[in-house]
Amino acid sequence: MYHYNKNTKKLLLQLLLVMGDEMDINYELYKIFYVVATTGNVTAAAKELHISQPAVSKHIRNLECSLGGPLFIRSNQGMILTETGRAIYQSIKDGVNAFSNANLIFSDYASLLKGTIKIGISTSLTRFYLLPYLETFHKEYPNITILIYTDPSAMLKKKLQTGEIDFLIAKYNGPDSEFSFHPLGELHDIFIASSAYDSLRGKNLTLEELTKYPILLQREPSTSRRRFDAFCRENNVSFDVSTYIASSTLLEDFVKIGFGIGVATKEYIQKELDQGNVFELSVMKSLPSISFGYYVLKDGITSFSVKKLIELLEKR
Amino acid sequence: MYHYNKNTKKLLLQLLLVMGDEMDINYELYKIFYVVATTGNVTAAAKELHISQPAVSKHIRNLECSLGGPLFIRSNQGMILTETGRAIYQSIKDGVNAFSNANLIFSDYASLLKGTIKIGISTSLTRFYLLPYLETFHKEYPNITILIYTDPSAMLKKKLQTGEIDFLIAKYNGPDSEFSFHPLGELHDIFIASSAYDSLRGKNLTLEELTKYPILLQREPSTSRRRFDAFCRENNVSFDVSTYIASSTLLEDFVKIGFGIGVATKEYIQKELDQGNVFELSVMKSLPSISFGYYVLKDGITSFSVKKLIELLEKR
DNA sequence: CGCCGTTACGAATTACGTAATCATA
DNA sequence: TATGATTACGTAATTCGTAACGGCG
Repeated sequence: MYHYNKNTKKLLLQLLLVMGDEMDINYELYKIFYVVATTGNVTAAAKELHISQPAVSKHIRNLECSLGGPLFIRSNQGMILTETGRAIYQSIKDGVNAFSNANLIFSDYASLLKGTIKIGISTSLTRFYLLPYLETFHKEYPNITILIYTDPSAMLKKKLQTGEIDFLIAKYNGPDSEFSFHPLGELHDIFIASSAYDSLRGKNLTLEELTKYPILLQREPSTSRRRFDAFCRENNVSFDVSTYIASSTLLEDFVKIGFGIGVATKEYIQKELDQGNVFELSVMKSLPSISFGYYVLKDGITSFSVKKLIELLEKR
Repeated sequence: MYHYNKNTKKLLLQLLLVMGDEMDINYELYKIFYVVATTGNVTAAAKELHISQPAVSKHIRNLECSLGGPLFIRSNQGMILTETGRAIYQSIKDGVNAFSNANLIFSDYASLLKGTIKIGISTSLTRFYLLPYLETFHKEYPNITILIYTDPSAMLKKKLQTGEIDFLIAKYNGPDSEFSFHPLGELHDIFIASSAYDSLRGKNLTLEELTKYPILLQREPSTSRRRFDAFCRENNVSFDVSTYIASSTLLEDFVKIGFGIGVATKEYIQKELDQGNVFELSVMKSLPSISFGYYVLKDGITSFSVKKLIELLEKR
C-alpha cells in the first residue's frame, strides 16, 4: 500500500545514526498535513496552500512514507484522520502555531511594536541634541525600549565593537577602520566669562590677551581637551590653567562665580548664554568647530528600530 | 544588503491576500534556522543537517528574505542572533519541539506503545476463541487499549462500515462487497441433552427420531437460527420447538434441567460437555459446520496495533 | 595558513500542474 | 454524472554540492 521508493538515502542515514534527532522529516509536509487535517479535504487544502490537488495528495503520501504509516483514511468524501493521525495532530498544530507566532513576533519587531535601542552618547549631547528626537520617536513608537549609555566615548566605542550598544553619538574623531561615521551637526567651543569679567564684554580679544586671565578647563582627558591643547600649540599660546573641573556643568558654575574664563561648547550652554549668566568672549581667533554624528559598525547590520531612529536623526 | 530577488510570486500573493495565515514561509527554513541558532555556526549546522555549508548559508539568507529582515550577525567566528532573531528563537524552538513530539507520538503508535483496538465480537466467540489471544497480546503490549463491542453482528457490521470498530470477528455470512472475510476457525452446532435424556446417550439417532423431542433454540433471529432453519428444510424435518431461549447460556441451563434437547455450538459449551452436565447426541446427519473469522473493510487501512493483533490471530 | 561564511554555477533532484483514471454516491 | 482522490508524465523550478572567493586572526 505504501511505496517506500522515496527517501531511501535519508532512511539509510537515519538507520545508521540509530534514531537521529527526528528532524529529518521535511517540515513542509507537516504544514500540508495540518491543512489537510483541518480541512479534511485535499481539494480545499490545495486551494488554501495555493498548489494543485495532486501536489497535496503526493505530499501527504510522502509524509506517510517518511513516518512509516498511514495518517488518513481516504474516501471519496474526503480525508479522515486515522487514530495515529489524530494522535499527532495536536502536536503538529502546536508546531504550526509556534511558527506562526514566530512570524508575528518578527512582524512586531519589523513594524516597531517591539524592540530595543541601545545608544551610547554623552549627557551633554543628549540634552543638547538627542532629547527632542527621542521624544518624537517615543511618541510614535512607544513600545521601543531606549537605553542610554553615558560612559566616556572610548569605552562606548568598545561597547559598540562588542555589540553592547547599537550605535554611538559622539564628536568626530578622525577616520576609523571598523566604524563608519555619519555627521549630524557642528559644535563650537567658545570662551565664556561671567559679569566678573564685564570689562571684556564687547571687546574683540586676541589669544594673547586671553592668556592673562585664569582659564578653566575640563579635567577629564577628553577629545575636547586634546583639541584645545592642539589649538594652543598651533597658535603658540599658553594658558595659565588655574583649575581643572570635573564636569562641564560644574565648569559653568565656576565660571559664573567669577573663578576665571571657561572653555565650553556653545551649543551645550546656550541656555546660560541666553539667560545672561555668562557671556561669550569675542576672540579674534575662534576655536575650531567640531562635527558630531553617529558611529555604527561598518558591517552595518542594525535592527528595525535602530534603522528607524537613525532615519529620523538624518531627516534634519 | 538583502536581495529580494526570490519569492517574488509568493510575496505578491501575500500582498494580494492582505496578511494571509502566515503559513507561506517554508517550514524547512525554520528547521535550518533552529539548528544554526543553536550551534551558532553554519558549518556545524550543515553537518547536523547532512547538507553542505553553502546550502545552509543560502537557506538562512532565504529565510531572512522571506521574513524581510536580518536574523543573524555574521562574523568570521560564527553566527550570532540579532535582537529579532533572539526574539523569534523561542517560538521556533517550540515549533521544532512540537514537530519532534509528533514524531515521538507516531513512534509510540508504530511501536505499539500506544493505541486502541476496537473489536466487534460476540461474548461466546470472545470466551471460546479470542480471550487467550487477548491475554497474549496484552501481555506483550500492555498499553494498547482494547475495546470489545458485543452488539448483534448486523449492528457490528454497520459499526465496521462507519469505522466505529476496527474489525469484527464473527461467523462467515457469505461473500460481501465491502468487507473482506478471513477465516480463523470452524464452529460446529450440535444437539445436546442432559441426563433426563440418558436413554438417548450412545444411540445413533436419525433426525426424524429427534423431532419427537422438544427442541430448545435461541430466540434471537441470529444467523445460527437461520442456518438451522435452512438445515431443517433441506432435510425435510420439522422440529417441535417448545421454547425459544434468549441467550445461549440460558439455553444451556434449560437443557441442564431437562427442558428438552438443545442446539448449541459445540466449541462454546465444551466445558459443560467435559463436566458431563450435558452430552452431545449422536445424530446421523450432523449440522453443518460454519466458519468464523475476522471481517475488515476492503480498503484495509488499519492501525499498527490492529495489524499486530490480526497477525497474532492468523499465526495459528 | 586555517577557520568560517558567502558567491557562482552546473547537475541532479524535486515539485508542480495538466490531463487522465478511479471510485463512490 | 458529479465529487474527490490518485496516477502518470513532461516541464520548470529548486536544491544541492563542488569549487572558488573574501575576511579575519
